[in-house]
Amino acid sequence: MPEVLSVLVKTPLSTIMDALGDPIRLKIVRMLLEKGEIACGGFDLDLPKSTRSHHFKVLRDAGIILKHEEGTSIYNYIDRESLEERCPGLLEMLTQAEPPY
Amino acid sequence: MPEVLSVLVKTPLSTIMDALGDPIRLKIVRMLLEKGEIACGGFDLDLPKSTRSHHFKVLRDAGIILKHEEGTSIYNYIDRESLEERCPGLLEMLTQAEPPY
DNA sequence: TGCATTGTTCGGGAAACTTCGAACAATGTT
DNA sequence: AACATTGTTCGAAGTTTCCCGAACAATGCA
Repeated sequence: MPEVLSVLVKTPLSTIMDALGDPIRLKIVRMLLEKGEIACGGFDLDLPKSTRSHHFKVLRDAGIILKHEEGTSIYNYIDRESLEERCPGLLEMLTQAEPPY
Repeated sequence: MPEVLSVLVKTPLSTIMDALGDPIRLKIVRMLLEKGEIACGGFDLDLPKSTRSHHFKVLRDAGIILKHEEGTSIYNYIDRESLEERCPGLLEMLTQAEPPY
């Protein structure tokens, strides 16, 4: 393992940016910003559920979304409070960014 | 080539986020934000110049930085104007984000 | 004309990411 | 109990990224 890598490791912020660097995950986040809560399957993404689940996990591990089981359904939603504390202005930036996203 | 990928391709915004998803590039951007212009070699990054050049290219291709040759030196600086237009609030967010970055 | 400096490009090998089907829980429904 | 639904996990394959040394411009200086 090269010594250089020990100098710069993944940080919370770079992890967040990395998670948002994928077009699919970025679309998921934007859908959540628009519609509030969405069940994992409630996306019009033509992807197998294993792929979807993977992307949701990346977003969860980055601290961007949380999930919330209510009865029979599992909803995903954006952890606005935590995000606003760690990256003030990020969510507002995402909603204001120019298309195409 | 899977059909699915034709639905969601890289977008300008996801490209920007992806570029900032690397700890090294994020550090470069933060240094530029603090110090204004910096020559490619003027970073205290313990990396060979080929690696450094690679990261600068990624940042340039994402439209985050520009370079500016002045006499013998080549300076890099952040394209604030263009960034502010495409991602309003991004630079402010980066400066306000909580450490560790 | 050499020589140093600075940055890019190329080629490879290693590591990480993305994607998918299949198998596996967990829950609700009939 | 049998089945459907929803989401996770696993393993494998393909792609991409990252990193580095080496070779290659381009410029300035001795």
